[in-house]
Amino acid sequence: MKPESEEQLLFAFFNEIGIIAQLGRAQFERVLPHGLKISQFSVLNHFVRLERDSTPARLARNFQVTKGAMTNTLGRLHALGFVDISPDPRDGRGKRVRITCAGRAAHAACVQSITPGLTELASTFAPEQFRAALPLLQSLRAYLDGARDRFDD
Amino acid sequence: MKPESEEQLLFAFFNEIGIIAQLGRAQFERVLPHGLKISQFSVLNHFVRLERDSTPARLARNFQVTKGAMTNTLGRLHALGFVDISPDPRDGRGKRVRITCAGRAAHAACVQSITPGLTELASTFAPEQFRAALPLLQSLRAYLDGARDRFDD
DNA sequence: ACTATATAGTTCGACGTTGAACGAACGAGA
DNA sequence: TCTCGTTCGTTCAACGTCGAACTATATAGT
Repeated sequence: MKPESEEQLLFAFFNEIGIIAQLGRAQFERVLPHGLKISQFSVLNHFVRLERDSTPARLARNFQVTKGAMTNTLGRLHALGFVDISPDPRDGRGKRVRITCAGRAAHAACVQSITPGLTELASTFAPEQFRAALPLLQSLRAYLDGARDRFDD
Repeated sequence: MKPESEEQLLFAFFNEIGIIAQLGRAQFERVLPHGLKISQFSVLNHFVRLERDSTPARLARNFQVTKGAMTNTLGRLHALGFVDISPDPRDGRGKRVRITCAGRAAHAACVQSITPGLTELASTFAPEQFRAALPLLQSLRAYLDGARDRFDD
């Protein structure tokens, strides 16, 4: 079942991308604690990887999501006590967002819960395959993103 | 090698997959005529590629969406006059779905509208890259799909 | 100082999807 | 024939996201 034309190849490629995104998301969220969604875990993960606070607008840009979606995500994380939100003392419009201790604990629990699936994945597929495919995905993402400035993250 | 970087590798991989799916979907739907969504175009595309009618349940399995989602998709396509839905004479529960002439025309218009973006993509990235990455994506999809039977499509 | 433009964050309605519940109809077995 | 389990298609609430409108604040140009 090899695609004949380039158009079919590209269509098949994006088709797989879309379905993998959907299935992967569902599988992730099935095991995440606290009913967390990927978008929410991603924000926690962001804070744990880069040890610094951020702002809703900057996070929205980081995750390529509208500001409205980030308002929603941060609101839920805040309701769970996983992030701390305070007005920016230097910018009357802005807010500062930072992770809490409970947020770190939740992130650790998330990592615990997704590790089995990830290791099974890594034992089923040679990780080199993922590593080999990653550059294409990254440049494709950058291309689709319209060559937008992306110096933060 | 190190388990920690493997985890990060997999996470980065799925992260790119998710964002590409989101950006690609948005880019597709921005140019599709009739306000069609990818899910709807996919159904039209399915009918044009395979010259035969189908049923809502079978389509839902083909595209790995719930039956409820397919009810919605087919309802919109039917409202636009792009598919024809009739009760299955041999199965009192089922329905037969088939594409209409207007549906074929709409599909052709869709192809016309997305071709420029696809050719630009094919000129920016070597198609061999996509071809090389496709097997991993396909087997990954099959893996995430839980080794479900998939003999139709 | 004034104006114009840009940015921060929120809110709202619309949309597609999920997951679950449901009634209807099929199919196999006793 | 009657039952049991399965499948078909629909409906519904919940959820996340988008896009657009909106207020408030910042910033640059004149």
